[in-house]
Amino acid sequence: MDDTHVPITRPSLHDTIVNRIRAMIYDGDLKPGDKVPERALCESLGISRTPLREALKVLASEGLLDLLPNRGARVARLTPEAVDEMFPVMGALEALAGELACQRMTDADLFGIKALHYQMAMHHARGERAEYFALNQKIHERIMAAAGNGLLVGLYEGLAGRIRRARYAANITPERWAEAMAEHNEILAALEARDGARLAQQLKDHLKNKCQAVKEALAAG
Amino acid sequence: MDDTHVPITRPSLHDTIVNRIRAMIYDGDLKPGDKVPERALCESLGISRTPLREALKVLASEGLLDLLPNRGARVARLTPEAVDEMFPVMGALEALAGELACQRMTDADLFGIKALHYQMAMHHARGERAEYFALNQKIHERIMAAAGNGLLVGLYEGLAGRIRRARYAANITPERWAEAMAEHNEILAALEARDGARLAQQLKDHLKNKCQAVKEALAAG
DNA sequence: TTTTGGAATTATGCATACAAATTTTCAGGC
DNA sequence: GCCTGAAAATTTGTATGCATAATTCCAAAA
Repeated sequence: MDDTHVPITRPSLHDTIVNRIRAMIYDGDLKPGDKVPERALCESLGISRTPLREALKVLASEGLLDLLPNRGARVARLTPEAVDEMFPVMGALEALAGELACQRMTDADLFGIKALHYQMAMHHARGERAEYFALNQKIHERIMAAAGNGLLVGLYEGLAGRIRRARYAANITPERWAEAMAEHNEILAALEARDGARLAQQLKDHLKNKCQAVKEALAAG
Repeated sequence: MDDTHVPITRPSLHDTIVNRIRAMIYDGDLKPGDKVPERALCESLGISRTPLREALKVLASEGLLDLLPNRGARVARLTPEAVDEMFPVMGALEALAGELACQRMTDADLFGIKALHYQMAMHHARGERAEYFALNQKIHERIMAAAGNGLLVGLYEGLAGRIRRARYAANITPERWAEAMAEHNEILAALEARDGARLAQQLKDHLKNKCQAVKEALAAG
């Protein structure tokens, strides 16, 4: 048999559980510091403890949960120290994505991102914060996707997921918001010019500023 | 109670198993493509299937194993496509580490790396391949460590672990070896000058060349 | 009233048990 | 001889049970 022929795989229960709990954390159903209620989750998901606990181990290895021996799992808190470690890494990953995207993206990719950008600019002009953030995230994801590197996307998503709530929570000031929008204009320009080095630098700077905003939000909230 | 006071934690059985199996894969006790023998491992480790299976799930999420539904776990094969995805990411991570290390490393860090470098140069001169590779790995790890970013180290180790065997297996040609050594001389020079940008670029280039070597080794072996 | 010790309760970690899927074996047909 | 297919054996996925550690609760003492 040829191993390159990957067989059909139904979604496994285990993966489903991992994704469900991940979603609960992203959506805020489980808040940082919360104890993960094993029994309650078993009942609400209609499963036994074994697959649930397997899922908890995986989520812990992703850094989304803390596993305290003999004391269960807690949703990981986002400390300022963790944020300080995460943003430089995300900056490096986004910078790489930018360089690769400049080399590889199709014109369709570029047009798609352009469309999202102008839509985002509109929401900024209207002061629609939630819509702006959603588009913002989508643009970064699209640049990632255009890089055509699945591993890169996976690592980025993992980190982005961990700070997503904090990122939204960041009660952005009008000044910082205008600044971010200006940065995005620069990003789009570099992307259109397919200037990888410039795009990489701008994404890095953009992330650095975002880091500051997230940390201030953490300190405040 | 104050959550910042982290309680004492004995090593949990689960983590122990993860590390043991990881080591078995690194050491080649479990080879790429091998089915992971659940029953046999349970007996040799003296544990039941539950914690073992939890460990397998974690290792799969790290990319070290492939989990085929209803068909068990296999040690992940390193495909050329995976290598093509991994090296740019590792390059970006090493480049970041280089920049951070230039900012943060102590003189003691630098001296330590210098010592390893010259030791490595000696093994190169003597044609001692295994010793050279071991030192080489250590130098890269030291630069990582000097960056002082635990998350970065963790991600790097995860990727480095996945290609470690292939990297050693690379039957390096004398020409490529000399080239690699020259690259390391440049790396050390940039490190001594604490020139982050230059170091980042050199680490990236060095990795790109290594990527080529690993892929050739994969194609050959 | 606050504190302390310990029993009762609960939760966690691991082992075992059972059901469902897969792989293997082997008899029968071509 | 080789292919087909059904039954047996193995393996995997999930549930349950039990021992141990942690938490809670409550009574007694300072």
